[in-house]
Amino acid sequence: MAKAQSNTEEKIKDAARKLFVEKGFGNATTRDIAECADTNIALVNYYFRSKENLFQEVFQESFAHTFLPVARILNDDLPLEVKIYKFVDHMTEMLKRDPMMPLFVLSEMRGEHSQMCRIMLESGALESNSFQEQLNREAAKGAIRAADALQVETSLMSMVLFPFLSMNILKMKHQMDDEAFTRFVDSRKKIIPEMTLAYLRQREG
Amino acid sequence: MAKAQSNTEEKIKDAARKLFVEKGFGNATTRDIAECADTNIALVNYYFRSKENLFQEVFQESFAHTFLPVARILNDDLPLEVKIYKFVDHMTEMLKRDPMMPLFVLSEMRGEHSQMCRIMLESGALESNSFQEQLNREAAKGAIRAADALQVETSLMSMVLFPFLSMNILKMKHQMDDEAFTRFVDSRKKIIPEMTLAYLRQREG
DNA sequence: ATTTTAATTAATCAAACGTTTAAAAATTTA
DNA sequence: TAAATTTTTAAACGTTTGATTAATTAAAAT
Repeated sequence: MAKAQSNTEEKIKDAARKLFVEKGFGNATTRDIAECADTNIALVNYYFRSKENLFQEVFQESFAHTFLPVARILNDDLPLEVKIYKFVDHMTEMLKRDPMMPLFVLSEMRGEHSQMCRIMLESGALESNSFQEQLNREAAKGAIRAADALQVETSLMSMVLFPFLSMNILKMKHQMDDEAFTRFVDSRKKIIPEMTLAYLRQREG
Repeated sequence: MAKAQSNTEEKIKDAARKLFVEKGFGNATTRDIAECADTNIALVNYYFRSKENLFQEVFQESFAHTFLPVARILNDDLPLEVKIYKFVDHMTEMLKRDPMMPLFVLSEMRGEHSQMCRIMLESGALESNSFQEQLNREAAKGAIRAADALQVETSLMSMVLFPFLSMNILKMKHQMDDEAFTRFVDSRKKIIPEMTLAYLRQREG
């Protein structure tokens, strides 16, 4: 970090990232962002042509650097059990650092922000289906039942992401502080793989 | 339904429900709602004192009538296996009728809309922990492992709700039309209970 | 029939929004 | 140092927002 490019552009990006994730695109105003970045609104449109443009630059970067690398673990070349534990662990740790990100992404997916969808698809376009192939191999060996990779992926994603999506409700309803919530999601690092593997290893009904 | 109270007030409520869920509170304007209800903006503030007020009335009603009754199934007096299948089935069917509702609820949970949190808590305040007691009884019998009800509830909720939360991404990434998405969530009616029960019936590691 | 109340309309309000301008200050280049 | 370029500032732009007004029509009550 010798570069120390702590210029206004980066400060605006940081403020935008924070406020977009916190309040959503529509509710975070240019004036909010400028004030949070300790500058004025004209500079926001000087460095980025528009609020829309700023949003896309910030999001594309953030998404590509945090979520995608973890999501790709399911296509890594690892033994099934190791892979599932690693996926849940890495995803959980990533989310602990950026807990509001999933809700932000899904929220902005509604309506006219289809360019955001485009970004997500382009990022993950060159995706292989090696996870399905792995499940097929294991099933052929008799190690697990036959299973649809998309269903397994969805279940894993669900169980890891959802507690963060519903964090506010969860903490409020069960009087959790930040520490208790962390304990809750940490203990899921064991439960989620166990649940997934128990299903896969079970004979089909 | 003999009442046929198809007055302006109800038309506004319907329009508001539709637009709030579709675009969120901040992006659905009073003019949108008025136009969609085939009236003018003054009547929106005539029947409801403000947009904020309209939002709360509509949401409280919608939430209490659709989500809560299904969520309470986990505290019904039913055998464990029957209960889990019933919960997943009813929740899925409810969501198929109102697929954007979960994302709407979670989105509005961010930031200053804390009154929404209050509504949710008041609605589910008188909740028993009979599900935990049931799990304890089953564990004492040796039928299942010891399990934290909150973790099981969270996993069930996760796996049912998340596909709807991420519906747009899911459909886009895997080129699903509405029919394919319905097939996808329908087949989860079997997978989710199987996964949950496989975990519960597994000896602890 | 007349009064009173409820419902509806068109027009307008101030505030906040994203964006732009034109001029000043700071920095880089020659 | 002088010229050219980049960065920053304060002020304003035209729209859109939620909300309100005052006048008009419809309905209910007496």
